Formats: sequence, structure tokens, C-alpha cells
Amino acid sequence: MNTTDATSPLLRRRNGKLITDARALVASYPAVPITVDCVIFGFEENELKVLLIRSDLQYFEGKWSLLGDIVKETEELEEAAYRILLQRTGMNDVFLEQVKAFGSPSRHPGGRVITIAYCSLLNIKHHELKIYDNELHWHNVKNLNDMAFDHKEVVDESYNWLQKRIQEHPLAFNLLPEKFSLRELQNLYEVILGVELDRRNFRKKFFSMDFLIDLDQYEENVPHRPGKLYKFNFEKYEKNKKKWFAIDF
Amino acid sequence: MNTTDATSPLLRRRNGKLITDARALVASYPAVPITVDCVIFGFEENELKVLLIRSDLQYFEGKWSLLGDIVKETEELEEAAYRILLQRTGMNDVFLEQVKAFGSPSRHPGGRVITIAYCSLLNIKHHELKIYDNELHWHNVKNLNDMAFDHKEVVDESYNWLQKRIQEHPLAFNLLPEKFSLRELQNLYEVILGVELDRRNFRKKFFSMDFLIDLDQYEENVPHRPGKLYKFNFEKYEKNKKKWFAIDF
DNA sequence: ACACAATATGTATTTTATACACTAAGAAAA
DNA sequence: TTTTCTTAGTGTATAAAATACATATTGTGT
Repeated sequence: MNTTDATSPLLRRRNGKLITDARALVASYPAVPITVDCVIFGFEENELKVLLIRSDLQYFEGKWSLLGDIVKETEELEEAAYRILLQRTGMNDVFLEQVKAFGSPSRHPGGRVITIAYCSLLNIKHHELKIYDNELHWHNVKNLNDMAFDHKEVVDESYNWLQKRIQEHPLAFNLLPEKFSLRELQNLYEVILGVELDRRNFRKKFFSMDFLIDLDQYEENVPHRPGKLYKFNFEKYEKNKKKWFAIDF
Repeated sequence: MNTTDATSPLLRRRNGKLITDARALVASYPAVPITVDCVIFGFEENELKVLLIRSDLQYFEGKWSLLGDIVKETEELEEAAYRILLQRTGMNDVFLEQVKAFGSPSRHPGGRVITIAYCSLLNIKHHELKIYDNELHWHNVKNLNDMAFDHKEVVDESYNWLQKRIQEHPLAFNLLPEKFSLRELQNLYEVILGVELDRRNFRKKFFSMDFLIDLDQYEENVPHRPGKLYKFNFEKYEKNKKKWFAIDF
């Protein structure tokens, strides 16, 4: 019979002694290097892209790799992710979230290395690449073969995460210019989710959420009737965030 | 100007040499012990509970701790989680999912230890505790103070994860007896989500999903009109899983 | 002036969510 | 055996949200 009362006399007292030297305990554990990999998504020319570099391991010669680095000894995991992002792209004002830890013992040819994937979305036009070290470039997510390590899997899981996430949170706006047309917004959703959406219902949906600010400006240099430009009202969104509740499976 | 063509001659070639000795590279990295912590939720007497033990570190004397252990050198992270669950509860047929990595440098008094939380839901009645080593017990999630390490945060994040997860996946059935009444199911949702639900609409919702098998049996030994018993049709669910799509924030 | 291409818009229909109150069945007590 | 108590079980009206669908509009380019 079990009990739900932690102080019940029925519970056996532990018979071991308490460990007094926590440092010795931790020192006795096997240790593994920890890296952070950044999965940085961008949107451009109607394609979802991810920032990649060429792996500098001979073992993976020619293969593409995520932006990753070892976590420093006194550094928070998230801090490491922001650092890498800053070092590689010069940007520090972007959204960043942990996606998953990957720890297969054989994922690194040099021995076990556990990595924690962080995902970030940024607007390619706002983040012009100035350094091309290691062939840093935006790579179409549809065309990801020959990746180093388990980075294909990391990108795939991050992409799944993204698909779900943009339906629940207004992340998509991080991938667009500050001023955007509804068509651009719809394209983004269509490309990321891999679906076609009805234009009228899409507009209805977004206008009814009432988070778009009509800028009374229009697209320029388009070879057709220019669309209206909007920006996202983050302040209003933050105030009105709804708590989510809907059993649905 | 950036480019989206990875093979463009505009891209600077990397100027460093390729690293040939991956083992030396990995050996040069700082290394950190990795643990897995299992957040094992159970439901009993209309309360959501989590399996805890008494910490065996003197530093945390008297505080409650999750079931955790170091990840072995050649072990998958998930494998470690299943091993711990098996060792501690004797069970190996439960659902288990990674929730998050926790890696604050100061979360362990003995030095940096990174932990990866795995979440599991099980039916307390099916998993009678036979060992009370370290005062293993089911602890009400509402009453979690004095936890060792950052385990309060780990449980909180796992609980948030669970709340979201049970609305999208039929996890709740793992917490119930095989045969359950609709009232038991509704109680579970009400307790985990912390809301009150309308009985008629709740029934309507679940019957319309059509994943409940009517067993034509009734509750026994209840001091009131007995309710019908159902079981969940996992096979049908697996076949009819819907792909989720609904922009909603 | 004309063709072209994409913008902008409304309505009818279906589906889903919500709010709400009474009868039925069995157990327990009188 | 009657009464009381407690929970099970059910239906309908209303509101909100999702879906399907076609035409006029605006600016560009020839």
C-alpha cells in the first residue's frame, strides 16, 4: 500500500548517510562537453531559410553545419545561445527559445558531445550578412542534405517546433520587415506550414484578431496594384494575450 | 549584399584548415556532468501528484528531489530516463518525453551539472510503490516547497508542458484506470488545467471525438448512481490523428 | 486604351462552442 | 417502504468561428 502523506510513519527512513561533500560527488561523475546550436530561421524571396556554415571538421568535409559553440564553464545555456548569435550575426535583439537537447553518444565523431538547440527567427533584410567566414549563408530549408553531425535532425525538429509555434504565437512577424503587406504575411504562413490558405479568410482572421496597425502606406515598386502596409501591434498583443484552452486531438 | 546560393563565387572560401583530429578537439572542451530527472505525474484521489524522494545531499537536507541520475557514458538521454524510471518504479511501459534542459551553472552545490527533464504520466493504481527508499512517495503538486536543486522550476515547467500537452494529445488516459467513468476523466482535466468545465459540453466534446469505447459496465461501490465505464480507443486514435492547423493567438 | 496582375471585399453555410435545467438511478437513512 | 441524497445522464437554443466562393478595383506596363 502506498501513501500520499510524506511524513507518514509508514515510510521507511532512508538508511544511507547524507552526502556531505557535494563537490566530490560531482567530480566523480562522468562529464561530457556541452554545445549550443542555433537554428536561425529567416524568410526571403518566399522561401524559409536557415543560417548554415561549412563544417570545419575534416570528417564532415563539405557538409553544412549549424552555428554552434561550446558552452562556457560559467555561462547559462541561453546566454551561450545569445552569444553565438551575436558573434555570428551581430544581432542581439531577437527572439530565442530552447527547442531540445540532443545527446546521442555517437552524434559527434570526436566523442560524446551533447548539444542543446536554440531556435531564433530573424528578418534577413534587417540582418545583412557581413561576414562569410566558413561560407555562412542562408540555406533553403527544403534543400538540406549532407549536413554534419545530426544537424539534419536538429533542423527538422526545430522546423516542427516552428510550425506549431507560429500558430500559437505571433512569431512570424520577426521574419518580416517592420512594414509588411497582408500578402507577405500570408506567404510566410503558407510557406512555413506548407499549406494554401484562402486569402479572404486569412484577412478576416487577422483583422478580427485586431493586432495589425494600418499604416496607410502602400507597397512600392511592385508591378501590380500595391497592397496596404501594416505593422504588428506587439503592445496590444502583450496586454490581450489569451490563456489557451481547447481540448483538441 | 548577401546571397542565397551556397556555391556562389561571391562567398569567401574559409581560410582556416580543416580539423583532422576530432577527438583532440572534443577532449579540449570543458566537460560537464549530465543528469536526467524524471518528472513522473500520477493522479489519485482527485489530486495531481508527482513522485519525489528525499534528497541525499546534506546541503539539501530535508528537501524533496526528483528521481534523477547521471547519464551513463554510452547511454542515450532517453534511455537513461527509461532506466531511472524502471529502477525506481519497476515500470517500463509508460509514455516518456523530453521537456527541457536545465543548465544554470549554480543549480548544483557540487559544481555545474546540467540536467535534462523527462516527463512521464502514470496510473498510480497500476504502479503500487513497493520501495520507499529515500522516502519515495507521491507528492501533491500544489504543495511543493523546499525542493532541492532547481527542481521546483523543473516541476513547474513540466506542469506547464503537461497542461498544454493534455489538450492536444490523449495523455490523460495514462493517468486513469483502464476503465474509467466520464466523471473521472472530467475531474482529471479540471484538476490538471485548474478550471471548471460544463459536464454536458465535456461529454459532448468527448463523444463527438468518438474515441471512447462504451464498455456497458458501471461503476461499483459508489454511494450514488453508478456511471458508465469507458476505455480509450488508442488504435482508432492513432489512425485518425488529425494534423493540427489553426492560427490562434 | 488596353491587357495584366494582384488587391480588396461580402455573404451564405456549416461547424463548433457555450450556456443552461430537469429527470433518472442507485445508496443510505428514516 | 418511503424519503432523501447524490451524482448520472440528457437536449436545445444561441453565439461564435470556420469555410467556401466571385467580382470589382487599382496601378503597371505595353
